[in-house]
Amino acid sequence: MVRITQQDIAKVMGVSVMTVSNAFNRPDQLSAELRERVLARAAKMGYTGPDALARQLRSGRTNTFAVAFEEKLSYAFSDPFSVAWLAAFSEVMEKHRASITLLSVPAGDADALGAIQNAAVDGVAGLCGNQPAMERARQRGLPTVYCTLNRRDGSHEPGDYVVIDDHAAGKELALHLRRLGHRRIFLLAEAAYPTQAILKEYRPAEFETLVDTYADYGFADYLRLSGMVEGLAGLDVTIVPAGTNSRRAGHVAGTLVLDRSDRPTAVVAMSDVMALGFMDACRQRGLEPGEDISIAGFDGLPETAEAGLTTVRQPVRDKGRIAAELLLDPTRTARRIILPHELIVRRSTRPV
Amino acid sequence: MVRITQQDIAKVMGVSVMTVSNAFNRPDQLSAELRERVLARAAKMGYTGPDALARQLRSGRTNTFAVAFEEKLSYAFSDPFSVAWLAAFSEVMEKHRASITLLSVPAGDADALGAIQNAAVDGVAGLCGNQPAMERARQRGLPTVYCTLNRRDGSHEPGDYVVIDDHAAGKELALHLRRLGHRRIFLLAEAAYPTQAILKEYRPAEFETLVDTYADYGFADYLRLSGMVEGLAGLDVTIVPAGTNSRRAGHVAGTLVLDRSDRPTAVVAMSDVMALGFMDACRQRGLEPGEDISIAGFDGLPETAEAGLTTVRQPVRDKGRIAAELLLDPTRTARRIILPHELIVRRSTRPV
DNA sequence: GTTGATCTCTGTAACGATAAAGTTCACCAT
DNA sequence: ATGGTGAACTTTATCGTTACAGAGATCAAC
Repeated sequence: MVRITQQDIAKVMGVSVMTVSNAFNRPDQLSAELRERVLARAAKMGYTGPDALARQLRSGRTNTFAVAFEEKLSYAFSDPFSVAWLAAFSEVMEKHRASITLLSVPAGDADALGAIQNAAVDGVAGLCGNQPAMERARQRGLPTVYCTLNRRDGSHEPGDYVVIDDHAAGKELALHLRRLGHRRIFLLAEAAYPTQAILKEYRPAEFETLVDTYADYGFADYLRLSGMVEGLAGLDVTIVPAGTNSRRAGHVAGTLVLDRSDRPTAVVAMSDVMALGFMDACRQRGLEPGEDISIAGFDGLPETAEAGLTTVRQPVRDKGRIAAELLLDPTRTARRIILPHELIVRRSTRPV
Repeated sequence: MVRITQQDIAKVMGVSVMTVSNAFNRPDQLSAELRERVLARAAKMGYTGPDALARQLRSGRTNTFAVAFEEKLSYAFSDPFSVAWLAAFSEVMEKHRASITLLSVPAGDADALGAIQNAAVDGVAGLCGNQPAMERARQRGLPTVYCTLNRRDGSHEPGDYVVIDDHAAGKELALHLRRLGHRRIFLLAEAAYPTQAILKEYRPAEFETLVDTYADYGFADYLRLSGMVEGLAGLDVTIVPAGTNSRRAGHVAGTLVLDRSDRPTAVVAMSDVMALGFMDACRQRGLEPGEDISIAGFDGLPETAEAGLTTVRQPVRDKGRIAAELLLDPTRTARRIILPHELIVRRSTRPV
């Protein structure tokens, strides 16, 4: 297949390449009559317009932005939180006629960093903050925005961000349960690991060990979790790494937590999705969330309202929208943003 | 901000640019010792690797594939059918280390075709077949695959495809209702229109008028619908363009259809999503789907099982997977594929 | 009639990289 | 001594476009 270029058209018409280029991009640079002729001839020759790659190389801009995920892309489409974020992000991008490239950069897969290296984009947004991917993008000189902070010490990465104060939010939720009189509490952590879930249990004192153990496989929400641990200090707390963030993982965790004799009086999941899965497991056993056991989630998904799940609402859509705006507008001054969160108490958490 | 190039490194080290390039891409072309030195120097100078754009221009390949949607991108993430397709598509792409660019090319928005023109991709997949976008991509010489055919006459577009026989499937579903004894039937069509839904009603004889009226705004599933009309020939059939494909649209349609005195005995929606919305409206009125009115959908989403909705299952994931495979492997021979569908009868459709 | 401004169009040089062919030169067999 | 071989680099020529700096031509103004 032969490719037609501006040069071909120029040669055939006996004009300069520049004239052809101008016919497409800068109508004021040549007479209307010639422009018409060039366009007509181009169309006849099967030329559909300037090549995207060449133009991009020349201008240095692609008008495309990458979204980096730590998980498989199919996860990005199945997790409600992720979907809501993407929808808001894409709406802004769409309005600016910019396009979106999805990149999957699994934690620990150094090879996948090549995807970041080879992405022809003007900037990178990440739902997660501590990705080596973000770091790589920054090294390339690309603007970055991340939407969740996962550094253990709570200090921020370089680059822009739109986050909530996860530590404070986690603590708030914890204090709510404490006030309700709960003394034996399970925390379901999101932790991706290669093998099937063993659901080993950890004590708050082992927090650091836990984090170290799972760090390589992707351990989300340190801050959220550490906030909770802090808020529940002195109580009988058990942390369970429950697998990848999903309804299924919550359900599995429910299976193991609910059938034990020393069942906790309250369970907090690091995400609504897991909490909902846990509630499924409750109902399967004829246990009523709120009455027989208190359950709380995190994120504030719309479906938690119907389910009556206590949760912390975070402004997902704002996160997505602002992330896009930051990438599109490099001149904007406020670039490191902490959004408000809100504890929403519903019927799934009650006094012991 | 200064950009470091291979040339800079070459100059500083006193070697040729080619050597630097080879250090990154073809280790066998230079001594290990020199390669080490080049890479070390490059790292020290803050060079993170060959520029994606330049490489792509030279090689002519981007290893990125576009997915074109007729709707806003946020729709792509919210519609379950679309999400399932995307998940399957992305899994294959991911496995081949290819990335995905999402393009929104609303019907009628000629301006948006620029997105297709300017996309730096190696191929384009579309969930919908009659998009001018696909045509434009083909003009550019890009391989295309579409996953739904919407031509009125059922003839295929140029380019590859992975579809089901929508006409036959629609007819099959229609015959099912006919066998159950339904004589007064409403069909809910997916039709995007700019203004708020009026829900004007059309008779089968007006089918062509209907299609013409909505063609500019995006009218999906001609074939599915025409198959149904054919299967219900001679009965009391009414077609209602119910708005964009969504649960909400189905609900609105339910509101208008259910409250009339001459309520139909059966309703078929062009998609499960709309059918589910319609069922919501039924339950709101204390009507039990299957008992008080029969309802059928189309697509075979997992959630229809729980809802007991009669539907036609189409292999969404296969569509996505094969579309990706076709784009990735140009040598594959079977490139115009019609997948099987399956009528699934559930409790939402019963004899009159 | 000179100056200058305006309008059209052209030539050249990047943008940053790589494919392909060319150049050394050491090494080895004949 | 001759020629062949391979390793290790370098040169040259693009990839398709656009920025930039002119070059003629035309026309108005003084």
